[in-house]
Amino acid sequence: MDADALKALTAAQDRFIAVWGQMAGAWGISRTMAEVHALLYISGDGLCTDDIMDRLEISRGNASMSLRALLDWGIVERAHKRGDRKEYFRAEQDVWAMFRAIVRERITREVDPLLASMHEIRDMTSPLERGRSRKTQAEAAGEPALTGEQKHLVAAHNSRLDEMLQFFETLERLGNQFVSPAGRGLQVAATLLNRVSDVVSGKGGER
Amino acid sequence: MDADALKALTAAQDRFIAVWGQMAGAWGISRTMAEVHALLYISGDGLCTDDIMDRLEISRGNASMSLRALLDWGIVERAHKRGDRKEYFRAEQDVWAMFRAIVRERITREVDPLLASMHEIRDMTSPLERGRSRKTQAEAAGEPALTGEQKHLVAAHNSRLDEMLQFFETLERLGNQFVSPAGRGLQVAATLLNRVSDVVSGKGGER
DNA sequence: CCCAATTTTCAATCACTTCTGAAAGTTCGG
DNA sequence: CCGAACTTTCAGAAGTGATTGAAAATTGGG
Repeated sequence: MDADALKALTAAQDRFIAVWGQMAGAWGISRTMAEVHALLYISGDGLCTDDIMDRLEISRGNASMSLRALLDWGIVERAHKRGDRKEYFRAEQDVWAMFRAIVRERITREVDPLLASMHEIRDMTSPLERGRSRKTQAEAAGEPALTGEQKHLVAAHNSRLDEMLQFFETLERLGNQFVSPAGRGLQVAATLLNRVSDVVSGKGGER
Repeated sequence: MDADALKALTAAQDRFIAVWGQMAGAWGISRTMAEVHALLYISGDGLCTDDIMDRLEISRGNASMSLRALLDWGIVERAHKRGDRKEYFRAEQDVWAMFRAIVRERITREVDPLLASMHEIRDMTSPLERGRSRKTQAEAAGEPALTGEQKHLVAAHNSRLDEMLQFFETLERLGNQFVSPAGRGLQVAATLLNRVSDVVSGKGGER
């Protein structure tokens, strides 16, 4: 029956929007922004600001802000309909492309600045590395600048920072690999990994 | 000079704590919790609640809560010192082990529930798939339940859900692979990838 | 070039999360 | 068992970030 089918479809969309909204925190955007994206994704076609306001019961300002942010993230694009002055918006429909965009943004917004800061911090203790500070000429006379204990402290601190630095550099490289045009390779690899696991584990599920 | 070296070390620790605190949002924990973790990590050895309160200038309650949460995440452990009744806390020192723990937690907290919900949502429109709802006996008489247009709508909705479902299933499998004891393989692979990039690009940096 | 439709901005408000500190609870040596 | 040392809890305070709505800016048609 028509009405029932439509109702079921709308209900499913609403649940999807709600679930997606809860995930918002997980990748660092606001709940509303995630809901707007969910609505656009699950609708499939272009919606205008008023459609979104009405469906999600949010203010015009909020809708506008969220849409702009989604455009910035590159997972929603403007789509005009001819004969209509309004702007319509459409979500990226390829899930992998969408996540590539998200990873790209998060690398630039989070990992890059973090790495920069970490390098700065690492440099703060580099001068101490050789066992003495070079601050004063007086010390150059030969008096040991740091005790053995202190040297050890500094060395341990630096190696902890280095380990972490290396981790994030690996992470960034991996991320860029995934994001790059060549990154589709990773998608294929991941999908394959999926298949292989299926075969190995007997196709059904765990174990 | 002793005092200078100590001051530089402490300053570096403070900056590290601040930077780490800013990252808190990125993986869904509170700023203080991240700072406590940063302090424990960068200190290297065990600290007691009062050490943490004093250094970070937070209340006893806050310190207690944050420590408990970090214990739950499995990236900080209790460490007693003999002859002392106080509890000391030490952060996981292996960066890869630490991130494995974080990924493990985030999969159970975020991806698993998400997948469960998505399957439920998918099931909401499955009955419509064959082109008619089975709700009423009357319809079984032969009258077409859905128009072609509606069938197409439902089909499109379902295939969008399926695509996303498949993505998250791949993601979860990848995550579990990383987290599992065998997951060290991935660590090695990633590190190797790092090396290879270095060699290919001429060891220094970009390009 | 002007007007009306539409979008964007932003200060005030609201909702939610985190933090505090004192009180209650727990644990251990004696 | 008692009491001191230490930890946890929790109700309210403080702080942070999201949301509104109306005013300002922009845009395109006539």
